[in-house]
Amino acid sequence: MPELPEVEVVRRGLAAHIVGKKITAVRVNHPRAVRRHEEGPADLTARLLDNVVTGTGRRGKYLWLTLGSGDALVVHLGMSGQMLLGPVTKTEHLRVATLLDDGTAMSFVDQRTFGGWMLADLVTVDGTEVPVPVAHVARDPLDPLFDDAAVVKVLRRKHSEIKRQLLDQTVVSGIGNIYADESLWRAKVNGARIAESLTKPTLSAILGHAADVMRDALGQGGTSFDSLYVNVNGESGYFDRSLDAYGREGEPCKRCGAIMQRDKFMNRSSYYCPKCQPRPRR
DNA sequence: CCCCTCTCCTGATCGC
DNA sequence: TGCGATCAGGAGAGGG
Repeated sequence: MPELPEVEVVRRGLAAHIVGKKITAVRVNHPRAVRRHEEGPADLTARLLDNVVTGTGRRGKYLWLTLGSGDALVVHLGMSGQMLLGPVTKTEHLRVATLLDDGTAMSFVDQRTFGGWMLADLVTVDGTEVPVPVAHVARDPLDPLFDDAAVVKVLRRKHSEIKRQLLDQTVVSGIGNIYADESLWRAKVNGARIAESLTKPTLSAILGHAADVMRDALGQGGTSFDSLYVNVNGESGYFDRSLDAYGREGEPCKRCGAIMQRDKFMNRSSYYCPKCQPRPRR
């Protein structure tokens, strides 16, 4: 399940291999993969053709390629999206196929079809150029211009569970269910606590842990559980071997030994230590 | 405005 | 063996 570190791994792979290359062929196999491109598959195909990739960008879980035309090809991996370079052997979930002028195939493979491609204009927001569909997304904790104090200030006004806020991409981006649980475990805070009830140092610590855990994951090539996430070469990450909270229901807390629990909230699983991260009274 | 729930999708897995 | 139910969850639409 691609969150910031996994998306960044993909961006780096693309930056290393396709910048400067021209797109010489495009085929959309599944219209749902380009549903967010309002002008339709034919328009996307036509505008990608003969375009040169000039650079790459990322904010949170959004990734994009800048093109010679001035457009950005915005890619969201959703739950199971992959950007693959090279021959695709399993074509079952091949949604968009392109060819570059050096003969490399660049493919978008996505089993659950939550992800997709779209073309968009770039716009400058707060001094940083991002594609229009990304303009509403907050800076992520690995952004050099991430403003910890400003995000803490926002969180201090939220009458809402802290985990919900960590998952809200307009508050802080890049964090998904896995890294939210890891950050909260490191900070010893239960995700059901109300954000505004937490102190500034605690909120700042949670954000700091989010940055740390995502940097750690990035160093190991991202997290993967079921091979749905792979980098541009089709290799899985290794960070799942060092998760402290996510998926550890019934196992001992690595800090205190208490048995880790799983709760349902927001229709999602939350893994936490009942001793280190006690649930708030209702 | 703020907050929350629902919905989209496919495949693995589970219980009967 | 088969089949329906459940689960995984990012993010936007829409409701209260």
